[in-house]
Amino acid sequence: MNLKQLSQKLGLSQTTVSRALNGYPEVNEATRLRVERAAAQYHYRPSTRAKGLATGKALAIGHVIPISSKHEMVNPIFGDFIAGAGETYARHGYEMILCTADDGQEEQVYRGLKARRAVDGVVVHGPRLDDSRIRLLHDIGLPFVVHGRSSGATLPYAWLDVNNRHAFQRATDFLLDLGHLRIGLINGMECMDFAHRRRDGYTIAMLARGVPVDPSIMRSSEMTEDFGYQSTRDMLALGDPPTALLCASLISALGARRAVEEAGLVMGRDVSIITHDDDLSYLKNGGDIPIFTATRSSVRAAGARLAEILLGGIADPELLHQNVLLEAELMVGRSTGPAPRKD
Amino acid sequence: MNLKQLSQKLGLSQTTVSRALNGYPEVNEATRLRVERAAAQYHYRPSTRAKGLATGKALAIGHVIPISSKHEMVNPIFGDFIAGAGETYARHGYEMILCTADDGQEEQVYRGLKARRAVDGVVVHGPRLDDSRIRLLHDIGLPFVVHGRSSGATLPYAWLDVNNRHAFQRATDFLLDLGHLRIGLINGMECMDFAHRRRDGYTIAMLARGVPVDPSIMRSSEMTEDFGYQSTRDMLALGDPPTALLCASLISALGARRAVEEAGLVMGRDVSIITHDDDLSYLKNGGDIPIFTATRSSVRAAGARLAEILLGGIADPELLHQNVLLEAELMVGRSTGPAPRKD
DNA sequence: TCGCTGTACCAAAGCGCTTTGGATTTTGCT
DNA sequence: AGCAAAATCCAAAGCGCTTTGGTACAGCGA
Repeated sequence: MNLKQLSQKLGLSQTTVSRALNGYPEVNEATRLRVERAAAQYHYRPSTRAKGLATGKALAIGHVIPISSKHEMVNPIFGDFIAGAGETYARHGYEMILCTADDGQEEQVYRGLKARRAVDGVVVHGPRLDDSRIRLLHDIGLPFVVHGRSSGATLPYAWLDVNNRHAFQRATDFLLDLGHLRIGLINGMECMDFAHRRRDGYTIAMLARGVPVDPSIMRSSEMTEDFGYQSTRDMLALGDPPTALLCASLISALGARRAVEEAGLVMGRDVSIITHDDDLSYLKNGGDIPIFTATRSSVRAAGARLAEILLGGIADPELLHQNVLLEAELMVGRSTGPAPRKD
Repeated sequence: MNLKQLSQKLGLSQTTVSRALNGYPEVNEATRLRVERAAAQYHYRPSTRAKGLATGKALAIGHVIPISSKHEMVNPIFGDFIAGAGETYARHGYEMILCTADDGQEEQVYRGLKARRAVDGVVVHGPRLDDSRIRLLHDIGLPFVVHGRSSGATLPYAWLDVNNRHAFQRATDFLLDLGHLRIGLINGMECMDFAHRRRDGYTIAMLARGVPVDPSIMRSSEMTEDFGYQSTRDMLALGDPPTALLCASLISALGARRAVEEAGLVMGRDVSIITHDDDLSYLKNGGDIPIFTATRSSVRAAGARLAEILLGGIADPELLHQNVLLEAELMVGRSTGPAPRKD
């Protein structure tokens, strides 16, 4: 069923039917009702492509997921983020379109999206310290919002981020308050902006108390379970092992816990662990009482919020310079306790 | 830059330029080259929307991710699956469009996709034992391929699945061969088809050896870390605890291991664990030697393969009845060993 | 009565592409 | 040279919608 057929069935012009459905004022209320009834009855919905062609809008938002062919990791937060954003898009009549981009092809993908006029805007995932995509998107004129930030950016741009620095600073303070002095950091890859900020927070807190920052207990890589495990095992084998660990992800925290327990130590007593928790649906940090003490911020909520900003910014470009900084909660769980006494 | 502008710049008709770019034979090779050069130079790419309108195809594939508002879990394999499929779509000039669907709205979402002519086909994720989507999609005439199967379906349909029954049968046999008799099952939700089949495989293997199947050591729920932990803890507290566990997911296996270790037992010696491993990029089962003995099947590869089938089936509907059954590998890791002797 | 203002509707153009149905030129052969 | 066939190219229609620029008619005051 298309507009033409529907309007014929109603004995009205396409114009009137179109206007009736799009809420224009110059159509009789009774007529509008009749049209809406018929549309529902025949399951009529305007073709997105035709509508897009006619209006010059794509009615779609693009998400480009970077897939490094080197370390084929797909960001595990992606599903939850999408879930949050998807509902918002649907409510506003937008589609969400996904593209994958290998290393080095990213520019191609964004340019393609623009050239094919496939999207009205994009979400930038996983921003790096100095991310070329910001300049690129700015240059080709594709509206975008960054999930995270890029410290090296010189242009103003819209972003939504968790206050990673503050979160890790608080977490570090929390551990310092408990008397820990040797605090290990199991971070994400430091080319990623969020990881860099988390390290900053950690460093700031340590230095503020005059506690030395020791590179031998700071690791950074992709946040896998195995990385958490290996890093922790290595650090525990040091002459002066950490009594507390700060993990950038619940997944690597699981690995860290494994290494702790394998070493015959008790988490929360011998070794304290604080992790960042993205509140992923498939990786809950325990039930009522969290297993891990954690800095928590829902990625799903971030997705929903970011989608609103992007859609708003497409409707009114003035709004496309918004910056939203979300504070993470510091949830106390069972993985932290006072620093063990030196006997 | 659009077709009209490009053809004017070249002094050719739109027809010729269009044909040149789409590889039609009735255009001079020299002309084609000239056109391709110009297209590249001006970053010309045909508008997906216009092309779709003109050809009557959507040039897009839909993925509907079910998000139950009851248990808000987003399937953790989703990211990897998408990554596999995405590359295939891109290669064939298709977009991937994602929709989220709450419980009970699924039918609406699929109908909407069809009515808006937004996609040429869809991938059905997470099929349940008797999944109404198969009949629905059949009725509304939207081509689809199911990732998994639906045992209750009466209509023929295209699917790609892992041989879950066989995989779990083999895994169970492997444990039985090692002398285990009390084998616990930590399954996914049994309304999901895959979970049902895995239980079948387990049951078949057990009964084939005359080993009784004991419901008290069989759990099923969403495959979270915590569920693996709780289930294992409970089972280990039984009078006659299992000496081996079969987990449906690496995530719940991590929880199972935690419970095992917390109980002061050694995985691979006191309690053996086999898990299914979807080979997720962010959840590697160790390095060269897997941590867990596992039935492994790459979800990402499945995504790529399924996408090929769907695209092929859209081009030629005859092909849309293909069924692909992938066998999982049984990878021996360090989590299994002979059943402990009863002293 | 006439003209004027709304109200309610419509025909047709246009979005950027593909494709149909020619038109024109070149080539191959006698 | 002469002619059919093949090789190239093109104008215009059409995909399903929105939107521009109307028309027709009722109601109103003068």
